[in-house]
Amino acid sequence: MKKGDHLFLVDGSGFIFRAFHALPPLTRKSDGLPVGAVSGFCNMLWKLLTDARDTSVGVTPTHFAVIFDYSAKTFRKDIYDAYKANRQAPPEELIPQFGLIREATRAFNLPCIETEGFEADDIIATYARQAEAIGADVTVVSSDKDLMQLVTPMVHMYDSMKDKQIGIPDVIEKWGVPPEKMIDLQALVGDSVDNVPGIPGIGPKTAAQLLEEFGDLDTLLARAGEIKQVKRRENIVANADQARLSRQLVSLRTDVPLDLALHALVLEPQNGPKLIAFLKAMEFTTLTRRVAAACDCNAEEIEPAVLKIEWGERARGPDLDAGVPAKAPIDTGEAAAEAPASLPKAAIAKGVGAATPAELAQARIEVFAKAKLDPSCYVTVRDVEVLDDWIRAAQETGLVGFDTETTSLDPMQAELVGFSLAIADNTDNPTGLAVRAAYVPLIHKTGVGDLLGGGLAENQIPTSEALARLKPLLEDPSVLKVAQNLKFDYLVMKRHGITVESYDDTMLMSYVLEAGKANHGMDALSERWLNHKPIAFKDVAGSGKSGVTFDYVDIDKATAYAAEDADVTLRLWMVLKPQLAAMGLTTVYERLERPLVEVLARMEERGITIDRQILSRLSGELAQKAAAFEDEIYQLAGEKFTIGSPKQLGDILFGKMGLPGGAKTKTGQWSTSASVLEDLAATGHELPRKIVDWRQLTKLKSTYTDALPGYVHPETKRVHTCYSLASTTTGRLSSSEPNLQNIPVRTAEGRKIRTAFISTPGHKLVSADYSQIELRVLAHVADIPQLRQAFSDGIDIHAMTASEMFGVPVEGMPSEVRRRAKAINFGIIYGISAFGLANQLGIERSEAGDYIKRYFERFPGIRDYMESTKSFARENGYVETIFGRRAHYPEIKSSNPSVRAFNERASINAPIQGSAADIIRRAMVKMEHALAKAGLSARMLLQVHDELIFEVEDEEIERTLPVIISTMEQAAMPAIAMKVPLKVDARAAGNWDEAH
DNA sequence: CCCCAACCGTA
DNA sequence: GTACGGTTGGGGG
Repeated sequence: MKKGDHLFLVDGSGFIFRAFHALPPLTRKSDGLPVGAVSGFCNMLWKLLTDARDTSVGVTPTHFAVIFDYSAKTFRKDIYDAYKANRQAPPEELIPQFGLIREATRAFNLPCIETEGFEADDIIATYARQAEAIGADVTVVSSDKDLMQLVTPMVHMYDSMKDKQIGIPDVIEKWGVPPEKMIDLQALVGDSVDNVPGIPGIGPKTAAQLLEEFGDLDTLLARAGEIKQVKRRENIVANADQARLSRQLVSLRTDVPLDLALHALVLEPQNGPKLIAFLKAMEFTTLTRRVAAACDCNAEEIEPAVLKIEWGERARGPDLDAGVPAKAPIDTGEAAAEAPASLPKAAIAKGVGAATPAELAQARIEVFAKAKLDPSCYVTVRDVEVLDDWIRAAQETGLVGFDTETTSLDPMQAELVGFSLAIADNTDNPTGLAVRAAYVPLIHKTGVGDLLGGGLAENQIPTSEALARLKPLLEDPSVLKVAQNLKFDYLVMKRHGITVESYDDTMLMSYVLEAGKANHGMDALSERWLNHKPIAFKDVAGSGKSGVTFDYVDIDKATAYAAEDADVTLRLWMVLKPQLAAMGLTTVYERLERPLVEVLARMEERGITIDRQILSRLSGELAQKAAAFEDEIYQLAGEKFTIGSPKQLGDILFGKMGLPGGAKTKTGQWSTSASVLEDLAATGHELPRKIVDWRQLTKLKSTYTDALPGYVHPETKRVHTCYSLASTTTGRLSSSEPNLQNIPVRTAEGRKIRTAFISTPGHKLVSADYSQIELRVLAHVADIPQLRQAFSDGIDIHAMTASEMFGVPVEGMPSEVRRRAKAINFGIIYGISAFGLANQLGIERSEAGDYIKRYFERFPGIRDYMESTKSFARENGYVETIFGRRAHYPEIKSSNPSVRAFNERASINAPIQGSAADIIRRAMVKMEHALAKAGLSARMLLQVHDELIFEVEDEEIERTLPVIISTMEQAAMPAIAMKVPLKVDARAAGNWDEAH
């Protein structure tokens, strides 16, 4: 083990206890063996591992062990005979399960650890301290208070049931004392379960208060006479020895002799067949299926393991006997799962046998690049009977390509014109591959361009009837719907009362596989993977002035176009899906992409209310102010001109008036950017300042106050933005029509626009934003001790940076010093260059270079991170977020130095920006469930990169804020245990400006 | 009618 | 220095 590794220590006994009590008491397998606890244990372990392991980045976890209690006889019994004396023997049906659970642990390919004479907690403590000393991070999977004394900046606990990480602040919040005082607190309070005496009459609150006052237990006992409360004083004086004994009992030993050294706990890859063999023997069908899917194993080909433990055979649990774990080897069934030596390509493409995922993916690529599309398999469906045939076929296959045709690209406005279905009859046979597709026209019109036209074309199924047939198919969880950019179709169908369930989205699959490398539009994907150029929309519906909406397209032409789209989508799915598995990107797709489809669809559907009166008043004010500036500008320029034309403005400023030009644009024009004009203004010229101010006013007016009201939906009266899931390289979302991710906030004038975003009556808007999330991610990925410490302590991070760099104390620091450090911190995230930093700070490039040098001297880990990221990008052509999302930079090796440098900066930025994006994506996916579970009705409306905006009923606000905050702060767990805490601030108000 | 450059709003 | 989307002006078809 080395610095930066991450050790997971699972409190196995705690897991058993929870699994046993969380599940129906008497779950038995067919021969009567009780296995409820084993089942719960396996499910919990599987969840923990799949959440944590598949991230492929190696941040979390590198080492893993499950720790068990060995027996009731421990050193504590020698110290205090009554220790755990009132503990009852475990329930009878739990007894045979102890051994099975150890078997389960080994089937999961994990070390299973217990040591005679010690409790699991002592072993955990010993490993944790050893790992910490090396500089590795530790996550103790348990919520037991007895383990909280172990928490440090390097050691966290994780409550897997509540999906919550426990760090120093959480311990303080729960117990009122920091982790290092937990021992003293427990010594005072005692523990009735373990029969630790403590001091009578002292509970957690009193104990925390006393420790706060006296510092520690010894001081308290020595100065007990000073305590004012008589009864309390007497109790403490009388029971001082008992408290000291209790302290001995609750102190965890960190010197347990260990059979397995730390390095032996390294996390091995999952052995699918071995685990499946065990699970089949236990008859856990659901989990078997899940594991088989995740490991790409065919469970049917794996024989159940032969268990050597049967009901009654092992009559004593570890608390009663010597705790000898069952040694019986498990028949892993590995032989059965081995792939045949070689398979013909065709057979592999069929998915026959156990070809590797990579082979399957490659075979699919080759097959589909050659397979021709066959338009003769496309039909128009004009009656219900035929539609029913198609739906039945889809139900039988369990897989259907789906696409809607509408009158608009805006899903909130779009009218459903028709839909298409594609069915693959012979999916996996490359020679007999056959996809057929149907277009179901619903409201196509006749007589394009005809004054009398617009009547419904004949022989179309009425929309309501067709949708009544379609609904059960789309809502059937056992039929996978495959679409391209499903969010659109999902919303269109939702507006017709249909909620699509079980789906895949080929656009998102492509995005996960090739973000930064390719365009994820259907036409491009089709050309890339199918060697087929689909019919262009404009060849069917025209474009521009001669363009028509799809309902005016001739039904035959519409069928050719729409059926092809469904066909292409289904084929793309067959090509892309296996690639996800082959590249190890299934988890990214399934956790960070696919679930967001419906989350975002709901947010878009909800929309947000804007107050048009406020905006129109603002527009008036802005127009007046701008007009005043225009007069002054013409006066100063000596003529009228188009102020908004950079070309004309340049001629005035740098030609006519002869001002010194600054930067040039890439076309060779003098730049008139704000920074150039600011510089000119600083040298005493009046005009440039007025231009800057005029630009600000006209920008606010044209982009916001004038434009936003045009986006108010005629029926909902709200504004419905459209989020794009697949348009950034880093994993961020983007928002458009309107873009609600760039509503002004920096200037007072701009903020007025935010006051127009309001809540509905009886509600408030809640804005919750991550504080410094990108710097925290940087502290995590680059593992910088000072940054981690500062974030753990809640210190002002820019001031800390300044203090480290310039040796200035944080107290009374000049704001300019802090400003510079802040610019450097941002610069680091952006892949700093001396040029850029100099620009930002308005200093010489050499001085900026000195700052950077000094920064790297103070934080050498940052330089290491940047260098290793660059070389990773050069070697692989992509970089990864902490959750394994990839961002590709194909030009990173460009021979053009500026192109190369740009790609290097972008690849330094992408893991930081992208990890933060992944975190908030996770928060969004978890949020709806978290709110529902708490019985809250808050509705998530908007996302602005590090901020979520909700609409919350007035009476629920107090209860809602903690749920939102906790869900966001814990969003990385359990996949990644962040080395720095995430912090979220949230406020409620009647409008967005005040809530932010 | 379409596209690009310049500029500027956000994180 | 990163990542976006929208508006305007202006050139070319």
